[in-house]
Amino acid sequence: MHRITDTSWLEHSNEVLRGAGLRASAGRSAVVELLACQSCLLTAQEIADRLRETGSAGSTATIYRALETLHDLGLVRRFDSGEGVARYEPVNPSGEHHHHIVMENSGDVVPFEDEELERAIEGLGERLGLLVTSHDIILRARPASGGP
Amino acid sequence: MHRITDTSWLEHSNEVLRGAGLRASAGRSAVVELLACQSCLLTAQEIADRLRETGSAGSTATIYRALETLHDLGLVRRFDSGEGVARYEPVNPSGEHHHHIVMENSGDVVPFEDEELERAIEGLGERLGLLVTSHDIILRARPASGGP
DNA sequence: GTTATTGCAAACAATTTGCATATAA
DNA sequence: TTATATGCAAATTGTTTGCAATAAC
Repeated sequence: MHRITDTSWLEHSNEVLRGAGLRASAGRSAVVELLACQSCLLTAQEIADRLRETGSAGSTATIYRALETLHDLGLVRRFDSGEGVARYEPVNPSGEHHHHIVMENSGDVVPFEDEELERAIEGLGERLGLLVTSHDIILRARPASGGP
Repeated sequence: MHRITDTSWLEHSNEVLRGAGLRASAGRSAVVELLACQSCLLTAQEIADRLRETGSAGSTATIYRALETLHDLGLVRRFDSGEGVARYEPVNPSGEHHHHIVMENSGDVVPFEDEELERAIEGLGERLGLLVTSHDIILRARPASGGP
């Protein structure tokens, strides 16, 4: 099993940010560092809370601005699960990615990977004559009845 | 190629609504009738606009309430594409469904179906030991370079 | 008549923006 | 020094709600 995110994301992101002429400022760096240790979805609110815990808080405006910048640069994925809150997660520079299952009983969001699914999507792009640049898959599920 | 939605949705929905003890009131009926002729995604705002055109407008509150009811009854799918607006579409009672491709150049949303993808998801549920109750797939794509 | 439904306007929550100030380069 | 970043507070946007009036059954 591979790790979903690793330290390379942090370096990669810093490089991309610098390359875009942006500065290593306190507010944005705090967001970047937090995301680097986080493989799966976080809301802006959750990010604010965690940063407050470590005293590296920024204003909500700063957090939203940082996330927008990171998203524009392709460094984070934005994900709307349908409850009116956006969630963010780092984009692994290796291209490896995962998708999400929303557990209906608990509301938990758990990541998963599936080769067959990825292959199906690749084939689909060819069939439709389109260049598929990205994809999101959201499953809603519950523990199988009679399961463990 | 099969039609994605057909008149049976209208009848089915009316039946389900009646069965739930709800009335055939003007506002909700207008929303239901509009959705019945619409196979793919509409925002609440778009629904309001179209209803205004035909004079069958309701207040936005009524439209949202109707959509919420329909969603609770499993008659519509709600779909958050990540721009902060929810989109809705009828759920075909036959169980047949489609997914969406957001065209990056135009912003258009086009529906597609793919058997292999559906099979991959089915297999995935089994592999994970979960009962997958629903799934959404969103592709972002652009016309293939050198394409038709 | 009873109960669901509506409209209005106010309430909300998440996110965005203007602008003066602070800060990295 | 100079452009980028920040904080604050006000503004927006999409959606929800309370409540009195209205319409289905």
